[in-house]
Amino acid sequence: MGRWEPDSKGRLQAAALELFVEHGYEQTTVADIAARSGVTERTFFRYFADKREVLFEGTAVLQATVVEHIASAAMDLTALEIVGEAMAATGEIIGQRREYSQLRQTAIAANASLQERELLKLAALAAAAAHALRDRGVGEPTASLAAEAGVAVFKIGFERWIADEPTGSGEPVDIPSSLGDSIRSALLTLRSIAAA
Amino acid sequence: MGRWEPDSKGRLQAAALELFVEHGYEQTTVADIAARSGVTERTFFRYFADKREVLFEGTAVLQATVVEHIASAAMDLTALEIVGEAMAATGEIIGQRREYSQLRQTAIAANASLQERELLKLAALAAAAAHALRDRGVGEPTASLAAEAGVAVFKIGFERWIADEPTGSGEPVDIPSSLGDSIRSALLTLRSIAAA
DNA sequence: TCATCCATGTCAGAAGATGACATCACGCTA
DNA sequence: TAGCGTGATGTCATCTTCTGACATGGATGA
Repeated sequence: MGRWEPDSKGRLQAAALELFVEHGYEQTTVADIAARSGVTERTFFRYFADKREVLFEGTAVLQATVVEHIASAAMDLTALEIVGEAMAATGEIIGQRREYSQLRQTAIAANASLQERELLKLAALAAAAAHALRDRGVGEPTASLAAEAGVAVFKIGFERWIADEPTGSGEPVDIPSSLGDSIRSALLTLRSIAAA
Repeated sequence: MGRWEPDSKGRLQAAALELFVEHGYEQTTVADIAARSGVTERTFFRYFADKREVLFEGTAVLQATVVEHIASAAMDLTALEIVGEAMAATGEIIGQRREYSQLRQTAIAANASLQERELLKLAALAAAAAHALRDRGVGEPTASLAAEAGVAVFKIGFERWIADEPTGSGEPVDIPSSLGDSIRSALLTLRSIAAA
């Protein structure tokens, strides 16, 4: 057995989410998170640049997935179709962990500074998507606008998917639509709005 | 003469922008800003909830203007047309202070935590726009999507307007397009993207 | 003239964040 | 198997942001 318990980072992430949901983000100190994880405060800040970042580990993977989908999309699609489908396809992956997504989103929704961080990550996602489009030869401002629209569609699709089926007791009456489908539906709505 | 120099708040805002541009946001402490303004640190935090907020006083007015435009728009327009024109009209106002806008944007572009705050303000703007649309009878998700699209168009239009004419010396060769027109142009591009 | 108001100052302290240095199990190599 | 380097973690000190409690003293109006 090692000198310390393994996976400090994972324990910190789990403890943070629990505490944020239980007591709220501001009421939870980094010392609390560290204590529950059996490490010191200093160790927390070695793994995460700041207190918020502990909830945003996954966004790098998400962004990479979106970029890959854009890079490998069929050539006969429009910029918006490419980004929209990349978002939807990525949504299929995230959508597999509905419960976790919901807990995390609850914590974020309850605190403005977590929302700020989330918005920054989404802005980075939009920038990366725009870059990936440009690499395919899409010009500006088309690339940036399509990327922003894609992120908007992701946001709305995600919101509605989370709100869809409350975590309450009782049997699910309907199978909730997948996150990917929710995003695709938002894309269709956006296109009809713009077409009118 | 009063006991103190008048307009502490204004002095703090001016000093903060100067110092952020001169030395950067992180290198500037609240104590620095307060000292240059001839007040104490504590006074800074009486006027501004946190260090970032000193750059975001104007966004409340901006939001109110957008909401008014949406509320008073003609009845025969689509949701996207309404939001787009509200953004463009508001842009005409902001566009009057190009130099200030540029300095402020320079400071924000150089620091992630200022970008976070800006994104939060834009998200609030989107939420307010969506609310104003709903008050006109626009349903969901149309209202939210049109609002997000409107903010995207504002962002891109603003970016391109700022980048348009560098602040260099020499005579301006072309009259730079107005911010409002830049936003209208972004809206047209978005619609053509979505239509394809 | 006096009361009271209010912008600002003073002081103390919690929490977030960071640099410098210490510790010590583990595994490699001689 | 003795010794050595490595890397994850601990310890300590310090700075900055932000907040609460209370003090001060010109301005204002009864």
